[in-house]
Amino acid sequence: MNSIQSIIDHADQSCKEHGEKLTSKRKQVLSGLLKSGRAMSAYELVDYCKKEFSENLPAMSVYRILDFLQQEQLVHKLNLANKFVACSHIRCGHVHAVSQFLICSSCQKVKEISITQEVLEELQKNVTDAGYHLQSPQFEMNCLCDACFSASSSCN
Amino acid sequence: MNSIQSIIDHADQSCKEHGEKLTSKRKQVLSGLLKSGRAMSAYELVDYCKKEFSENLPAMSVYRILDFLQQEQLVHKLNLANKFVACSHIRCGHVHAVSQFLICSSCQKVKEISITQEVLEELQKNVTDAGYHLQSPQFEMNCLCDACFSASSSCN
DNA sequence: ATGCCAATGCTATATTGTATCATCACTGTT
DNA sequence: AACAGTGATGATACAATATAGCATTGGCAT
Repeated sequence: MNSIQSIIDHADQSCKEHGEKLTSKRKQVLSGLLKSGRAMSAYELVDYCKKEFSENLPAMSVYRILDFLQQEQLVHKLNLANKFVACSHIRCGHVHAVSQFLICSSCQKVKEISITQEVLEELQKNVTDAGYHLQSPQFEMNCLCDACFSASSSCN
Repeated sequence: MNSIQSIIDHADQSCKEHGEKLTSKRKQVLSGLLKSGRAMSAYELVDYCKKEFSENLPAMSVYRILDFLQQEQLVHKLNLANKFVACSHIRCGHVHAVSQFLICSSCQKVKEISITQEVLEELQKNVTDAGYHLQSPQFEMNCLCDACFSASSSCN
């Protein structure tokens, strides 16, 4: 059983525990994100499903499926890029901490890391002091991955 | 001289120091953001300029003007909302630290606060450890402002 | 079989953003 | 004042992202 299948099985299980279903189309979308390991737009996922599964999903359905996957915390939306990415923690018990996303501006590769408790508390304190109430903490940073960084600096 | 005019004068001065010009249309756009104190979309700014100055700015121009204002660090783009907001530090010498934006999901009011050195270093360390290179640190958090928070919690 | 309800399909449309080329307006020079 | 050069703006078309609203399907419990 390959690694992506195993992740999808975990996701399936996790949905069942919430009384939800990971339908075959939802699995197709999720697998697209998992296979690419990158951030993808909804329309890229439409194309992926067409090529890979000969499945003509309308964009509307993909958006709905992405909404569902986000609810289930299997997918995150990256607002920096208006793209979507599979959660990195589907397998590891899937306790969902606050995430810090490092997005390569060049190749769209995404790394999801967890923020430390101290940093989170500090940030949260800033929010409270400013008279605001945190809703959904998630941090996104425009970066370059090592590969793209090397590539770009060697060409300058 | 009202406060917004004084901010615009600062901005004007700051542009001159960079050998750039804050033209009247650029001032109109900036003043829209300053007056509202909220995050506004490019198209909202088109409408604003039409109503306030009978100026029929094409959207394309507003985007160009916003690009310019971002270069001059007079305006920030909020990717969480795909909207734009005036920088809070135009007057105070305008040294530009890393900003943490608190965006009210309900009324779009924005508060821009500076991140502490410790938090920044910690976040930056995470990035380096993950093998990435930070490009443009800017943090945005979906929040509710006190007013909207009270309003929503009292209605539930 | 039937009826329910979640999931999906379909169509239209809104919103955000960019490409391209034309025109305007200010500046300095003659 | 005429002129050219350059940055700013206009105009048009279009791409990309996202949502609204209503129709249809399909699995499941009774």
